[in-house]
Amino acid sequence: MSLQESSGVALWRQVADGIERGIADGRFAAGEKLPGEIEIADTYRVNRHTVRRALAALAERGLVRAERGSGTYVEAQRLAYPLRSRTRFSEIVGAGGREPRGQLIDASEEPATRELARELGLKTGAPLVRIESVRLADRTPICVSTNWLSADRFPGAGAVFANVRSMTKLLAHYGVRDYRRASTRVTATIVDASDAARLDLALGRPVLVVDSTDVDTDGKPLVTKRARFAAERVEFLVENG
Amino acid sequence: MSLQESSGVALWRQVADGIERGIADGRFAAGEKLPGEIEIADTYRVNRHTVRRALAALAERGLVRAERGSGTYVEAQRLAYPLRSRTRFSEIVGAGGREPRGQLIDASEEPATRELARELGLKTGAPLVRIESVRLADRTPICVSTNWLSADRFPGAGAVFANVRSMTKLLAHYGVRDYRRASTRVTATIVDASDAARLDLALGRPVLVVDSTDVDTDGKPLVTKRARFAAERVEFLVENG
DNA sequence: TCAAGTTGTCTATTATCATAGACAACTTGA
DNA sequence: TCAAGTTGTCTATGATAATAGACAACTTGA
Repeated sequence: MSLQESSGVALWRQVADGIERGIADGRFAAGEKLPGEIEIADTYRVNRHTVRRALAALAERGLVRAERGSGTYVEAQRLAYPLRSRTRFSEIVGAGGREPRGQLIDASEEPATRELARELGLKTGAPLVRIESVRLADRTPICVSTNWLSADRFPGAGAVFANVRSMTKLLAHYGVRDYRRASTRVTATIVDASDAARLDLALGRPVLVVDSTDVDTDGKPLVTKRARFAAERVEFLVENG
Repeated sequence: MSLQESSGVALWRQVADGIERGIADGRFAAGEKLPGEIEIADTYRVNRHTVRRALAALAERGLVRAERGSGTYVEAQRLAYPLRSRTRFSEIVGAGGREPRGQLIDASEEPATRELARELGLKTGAPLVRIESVRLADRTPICVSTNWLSADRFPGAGAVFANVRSMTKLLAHYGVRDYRRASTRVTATIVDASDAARLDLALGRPVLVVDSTDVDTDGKPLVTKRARFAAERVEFLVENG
């Protein structure tokens, strides 16, 4: 590690570039703990404060994340999440070489609000099953999702989901062989307390809010949902043209 | 010209890099005058002193040369000077698209020292012709050279050189159809006052000192010489392998 | 000879860079 | 529960970077 002084490039920048190179070429794997600040300072022969400046620059760009008392970690690469008409969480995560998981948080029945009824083609007040779930890639929570289905069409959906842990499999259980995404709206907001806990996300961090409705091959609404994605863990890919 | 502040790269460095790019891609031709410091400061939107810092860095590396009261000029590219067994100044300079010139400074007779005699295969004290010459590419002095030849074998060499201004032609005048470089030694030192004047070189600047002996096709020594090259105007290319 | 334009040098001020040390706050594993 | 190790924060000091203005020294062309 030979740094050049008075070359017009600040030492902290040279250190930051060095660490970034290490991340890029895999010497520091995603999720892995970096050497301690003192050790980095040692190897580059600079002051610990200079290393902190370098790490702060990398953290600003989301490449690393410091955890007080524990260490500084290489941020997992963002999950590339294509927004297509055929959107399957398990397929997207699996395509990235990671293991998809789903988990039931809560299931209950409630009457349809006017908006939910319109989305699902039902009457206001019609009985709905509400399923709250969290979805993970490997061990990292990606999003929490609130799903509404007709309780008449999908009786006992909550219990089924608890077993199959996948919306695709749940629908298949009720004879739905294929479905597609009918509409998608994306906004963003600050995470609320309960989602923060479920996503293992710090308070004040942004989440991407995706409202969508899936329909069967005849265009008949099956499920409408609101998913909240940890913004720092995904990037949505929108097909252009 | 958009420079980034607090990016860890000093402004003067960004300006210097920009100018160097301009030289590299030909926007500023060799020998050409750069825009004035105030104008450069204007286009990069920095202080004139910052520009001066950038130009100083470039001058340090020999890329530009400032002339007080006149301007700052792009230094002529260094002359690529291959060190081969067949070394002809005029051919090397001509290959670079520049016009070679030679000029006699002084010619005199003197007895051979022990070292000169050994190099030329003569006895110590044998009469030698000493020819001092300067060689230029276009109007730029490249090197001054002191040449020693046997006065017996090459009588009146000084007068001949004054006319032909080329060692190759001088030897041809005495019936030498071909010759080659037998040995070459390269060292470096600081220019002395008389060479500085002849090379139009500032005092304290380095010169490359090349000691060499040319021999005819039979290996018989013809001329031994010590040439001093303005280090900032040439780069020697050594054939490897 | 002179005016305009150029580089060189000086002083001064403010912000950033880099180092140094001390201690707080926190996590981890024994 | 505790010790060791980690990141976070504070103060302090000197060097470098960048800005600003003024004027000297010099070149060039009219």
